[in-house]
Amino acid sequence: MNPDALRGHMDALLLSVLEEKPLHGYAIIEALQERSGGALSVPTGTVYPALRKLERIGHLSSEWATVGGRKRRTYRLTDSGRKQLQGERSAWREFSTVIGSVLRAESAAVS
Amino acid sequence: MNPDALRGHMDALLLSVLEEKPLHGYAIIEALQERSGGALSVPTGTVYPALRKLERIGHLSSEWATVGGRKRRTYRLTDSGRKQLQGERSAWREFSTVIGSVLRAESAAVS
DNA sequence: TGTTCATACGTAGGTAAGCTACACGTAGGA
DNA sequence: TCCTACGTGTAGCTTACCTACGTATGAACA
Repeated sequence: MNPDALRGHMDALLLSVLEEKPLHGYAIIEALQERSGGALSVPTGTVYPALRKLERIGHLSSEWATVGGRKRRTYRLTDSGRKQLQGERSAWREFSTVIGSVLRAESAAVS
Repeated sequence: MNPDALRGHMDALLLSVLEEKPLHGYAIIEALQERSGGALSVPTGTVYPALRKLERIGHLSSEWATVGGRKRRTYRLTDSGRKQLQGERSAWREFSTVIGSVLRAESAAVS
């Protein structure tokens, strides 16, 4: 997977895995990997700054917890984040439709 | 359309509109706009450098022509470009499947 | 004891693709 | 004359993501 392709879709992915339940950063990375069937290996240097940005703009909230002697910062969606996720989803639908229509235009003309 | 979302997909779009027939830069921009139903307004500062890059790496060839007193540089796909387009198409399919599966994971669990 | 791995968070700095804003020029209509 | 459409092109900026690193705990194992 060309990493550049993820540009502009990272927020949607993060919000999406947090929709079901709150998760900490490391678990988010694992969830992305699992949901994508192993295709998405998002490095920590991408995820942690992105989560902080989403918190800063109000789409996520976080709290520290200690589990098994390890400290975790658990993120959860805010109401604003849920709205944002809806927007991201419709933006993705539009985006994939547009790109798909351009890429398939030729084969469509042939068929 | 968030411009960042196009990252990593520009080459695929350009190769795709050139698949049917050779076009010059300005016509490529119009073709993208038309095929996308008006959603894609790619600026010249994106298209011209990208076309030159694709020519430099051998996926396109170009020649100058004068039409109605105006000079145009017309680009056409090379064999290498056609192969690249196939690769870009399958990469797009994989990418959109992966992102789609992550974004729809929640609603899939619900249904 | 120490070494290694999984877990867990974080940042400084680099990369690169696309965009902004411009320059240059022709043709044609108001 | 001015404006718009047509047409190509570049210098420099932005910025989202990545690389490479630092820090730390716990568990397994030799």
